Amino acid sequence: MSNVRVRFAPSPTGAPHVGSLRTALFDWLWARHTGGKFILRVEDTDQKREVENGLELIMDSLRFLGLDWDEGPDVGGAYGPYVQSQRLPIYQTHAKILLDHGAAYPCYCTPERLEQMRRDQHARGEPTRYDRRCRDYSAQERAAHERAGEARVIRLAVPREGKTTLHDFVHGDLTIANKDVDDQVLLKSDGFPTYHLAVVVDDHLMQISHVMRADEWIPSFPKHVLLFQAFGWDVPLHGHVPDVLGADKKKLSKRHGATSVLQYRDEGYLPDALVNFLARLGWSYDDKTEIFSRAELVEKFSLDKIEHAGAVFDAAKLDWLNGYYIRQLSDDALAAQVLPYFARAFAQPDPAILREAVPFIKDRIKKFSEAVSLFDFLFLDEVKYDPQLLIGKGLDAASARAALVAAHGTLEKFSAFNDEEKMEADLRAAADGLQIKYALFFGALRVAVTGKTVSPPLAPSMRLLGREQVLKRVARAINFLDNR
RNA sequence: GGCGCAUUCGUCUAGUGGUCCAGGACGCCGCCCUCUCAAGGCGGAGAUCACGGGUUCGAAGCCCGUAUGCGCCA
Repeated sequence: MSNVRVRFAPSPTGAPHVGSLRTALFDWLWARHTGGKFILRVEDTDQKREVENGLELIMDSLRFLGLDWDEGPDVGGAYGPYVQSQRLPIYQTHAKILLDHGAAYPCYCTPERLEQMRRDQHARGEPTRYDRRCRDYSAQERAAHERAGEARVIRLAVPREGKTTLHDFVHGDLTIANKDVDDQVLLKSDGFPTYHLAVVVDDHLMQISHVMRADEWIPSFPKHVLLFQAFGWDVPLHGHVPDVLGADKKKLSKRHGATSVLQYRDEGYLPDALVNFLARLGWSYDDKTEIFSRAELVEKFSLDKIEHAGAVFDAAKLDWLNGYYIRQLSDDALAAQVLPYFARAFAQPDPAILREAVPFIKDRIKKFSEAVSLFDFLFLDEVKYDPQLLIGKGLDAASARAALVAAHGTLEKFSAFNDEEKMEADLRAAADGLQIKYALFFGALRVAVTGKTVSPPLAPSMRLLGREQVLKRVARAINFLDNR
């Protein structure tokens, strides 16, 4: 039995993006690798940024990726509640403890004064931070403010001297001078904690053993370390994992296109592919392995192989990986995955035909949504195309017409289109007869039947489309050439 | 502006003082296969290991600077 307890603690501010889910994945992998617990906690103390269905979006994303949690808002657990807004009294009592120990102090400064203070500091070219005016009040002065009923916040009394060090399991020792740390607000005037108080209290109370979070939190670690120490608690192990970046090397954001995992789900990416890809962003196992099953990741994941530097999200590589995973799918599974996309695009796509078509799209798509355009001609009554496409490079209108006429004549002789091999052989013979290269012959036929210059192999495509439709379309193509 | 983190092919990365004039993968290019497109096979280009100094018989890996990028606080 392992004592490892890791948590994923997002704010419900929208569909979580791939960067934070990559961190969640590392958390989950570590928990599963060690036989520990993976905990979901909702950090909703900043109500302004909250989104209505935020929690649902988070849980949907985790479920889609297959990152199951052992404790959380929905499943409960021994350390609940797992929603910070339901833990307000806990933070308030803990703020009181800090007050009593002199590790924190009440501050009565008004927003207006703080604003003015910042402006002045800025004008003088000084770093902008709280000037600690309320920190050294005497008991009487404090009492006077209290009597006046002034709104107050609780601030952390950061030591004026010295420095704070955190041993980080990805970066090594991190150190920041205390003089560069602000007297951070811990409890707001409305009784809500800030992030800093809430994380520390919750991570301790929930007995979190490893804290993994994004690099961008490094500057605030001294506040957290100081808080753990002020409470007399052990500091959990910390690891700041590098950011996921856009192609411009900036932190991934909406500007970079699809960033939420749910978008990737909707476009037709497989959870295993996404998990494999995300795991390799900022983590590696050796010098050659790229493909990892979920079980292999759980088995092989280790903290010491986490990268130090940010990693660019390479959509092309994700596409390759997803294509690889699609190719591993059974035909039945692929058909089931792809059906919804066809159902959305066409009135009544025949699942039986789709099931037959699936082997021919497997090697050709990188995501499920792409399947539709490959086989749309099967579910369309008529295909639209520029008749000019019927005349391939190296053909003229007359020879293209001759090819189509020959193809029509050849195909007409088949009473049913179930013998692909014979159809293909006869068509080749027809091309030979005209002394037209196969590529050009089939090219003209392809456009006539599918409306495209690129399609799955023709013989099976025609078998699936059926005799009537094929002959109709070839005849129509001939007609186009006659009337151009 | 202050503070911090980072820096190996375009991208993800291997590498923990000699076996590295740096390996793999995606992408790119070429060839093969081929009715198109893919998939698959084979091959290729692509990194003076950010730069400059040290330390050492020897440095991508250690030390010191510098630069650049990014992040946090405003």
